[in-house]
Amino acid sequence: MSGISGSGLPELKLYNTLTRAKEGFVPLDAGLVRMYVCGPTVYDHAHIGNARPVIVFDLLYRLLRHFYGAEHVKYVRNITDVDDKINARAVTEFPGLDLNEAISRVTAKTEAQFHDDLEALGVLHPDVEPRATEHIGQMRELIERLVASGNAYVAEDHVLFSVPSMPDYGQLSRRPLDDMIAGARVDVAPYKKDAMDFVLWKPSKPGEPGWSSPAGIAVPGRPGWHIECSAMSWAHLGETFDIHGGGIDLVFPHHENEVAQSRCAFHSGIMANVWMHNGFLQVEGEKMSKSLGNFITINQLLADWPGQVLRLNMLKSHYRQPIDWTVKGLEESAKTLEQWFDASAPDAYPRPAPAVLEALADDLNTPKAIAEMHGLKDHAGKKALAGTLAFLGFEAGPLREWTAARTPTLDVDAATVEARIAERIEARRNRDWAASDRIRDELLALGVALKDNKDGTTTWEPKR
RNA sequence: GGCCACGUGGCGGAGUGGUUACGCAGCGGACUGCAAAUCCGCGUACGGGGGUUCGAUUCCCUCCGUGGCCUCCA
Repeated sequence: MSGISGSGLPELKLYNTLTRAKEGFVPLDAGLVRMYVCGPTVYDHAHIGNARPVIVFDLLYRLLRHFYGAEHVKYVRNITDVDDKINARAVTEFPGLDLNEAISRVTAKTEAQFHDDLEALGVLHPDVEPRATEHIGQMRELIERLVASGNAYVAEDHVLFSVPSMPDYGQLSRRPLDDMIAGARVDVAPYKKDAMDFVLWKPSKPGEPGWSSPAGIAVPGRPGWHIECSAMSWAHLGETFDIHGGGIDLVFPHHENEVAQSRCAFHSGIMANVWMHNGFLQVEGEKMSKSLGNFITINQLLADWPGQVLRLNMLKSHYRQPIDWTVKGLEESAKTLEQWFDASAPDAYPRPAPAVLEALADDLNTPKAIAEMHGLKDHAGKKALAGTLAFLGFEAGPLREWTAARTPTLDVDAATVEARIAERIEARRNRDWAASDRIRDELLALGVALKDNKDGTTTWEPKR
């Protein structure tokens, strides 16, 4: 195919939100491809919508490792463990405790749950999983730089980013400043010089988590929402890096503001070369929301489905497309996985099928990749199918266990079934079809499905 | 209101300026005493209306519908 380069690998193309175009991927340094993805704010169980970026960028991570070598890729996915929502949660969940103690319990518990969820989903651990609270020093440093360069100012113990100080603010979300100011519908805090200015640092109330403040502010404070990602990506990937990912909802304001902070702090024209955003998820045709009662956590789904099935179900749609999360879709995904595992043959040297790699290299075209996998079910493709399943993070074990557990327990023991099968074989030998069919029907009523094989034997399995 | 996506056969879901992926379901056939399982085959779709073009599902305009963002939601 024309897409295959001299290395034997297809050209990797990724859609870049910054340019609104699919582009050939060229790393800043092929010796170390660097990717940052916005991880969760740990205040509550992750919901199925949170699982989408984690799975999508896990796939990209696997692909990058395949292309550049595992030791030449650095993937950073953060944990945001300082946030107003965490504080609010801590108060309601542990009302008797000291706030800071309550907060650490909330974050520790939520983070552990998140990790359990991801393991079930077959998601690889990123190379670094930094926490916001461990990077307060870098946040202060960034803020000091922004104040020094005139991109930020102090007001009433807050530090605010001055949006008008950055002439080309808004490139990522393509929102000209004029439009935003005209459409602003938010209450503007009185200490803001401009309605669009956003908080880099804010004072802590008594009892709240607080750190010594930058920019000469006397009272303790805590970071605003966006600064933590600028600090953590800087600390672990440098001033500029290759790929920055997250959900489409983060384009504005979160990523736009990250770009503003990092570019102004480093006097740089670019923060990350490629910005990738996954589409939203709906549940049974409706927007997922707590008020509609269709808010589903990963944890809840894992009670009924193996993580493997959730993973495939997520990848059935292209990552930039909206996805409608349905039980019907999950059933179909489970069936597909079972077919694949049934058809695959272990290989001593597992590797993904070239056609699958080519599909994935084209901006992670997972539906195309899945179609290619269906074509591997015949004899010639069985080993490639096994290699592809492994590459994509699918394991047979959990699915098999789930299938077995899902099969209703039978009221009859194997010996009885075998005896009745023997009885039926005898009846068939005598061409007594009435007796044969009666035995088959009786066993079926007990949940036992018979199969008459070509070689004359009869085998059975629990009815699905 | 502003900005931005999306709308493909019964369902899910790619893709393409002209030879119409793939899966599920359905139907037909093979196999079977009959079934089941399996295998083989079949279904000619691109929201409405204009336009560009020899030709549009694919490009442009418009309308309708769904969804997202517009300061802390992936």
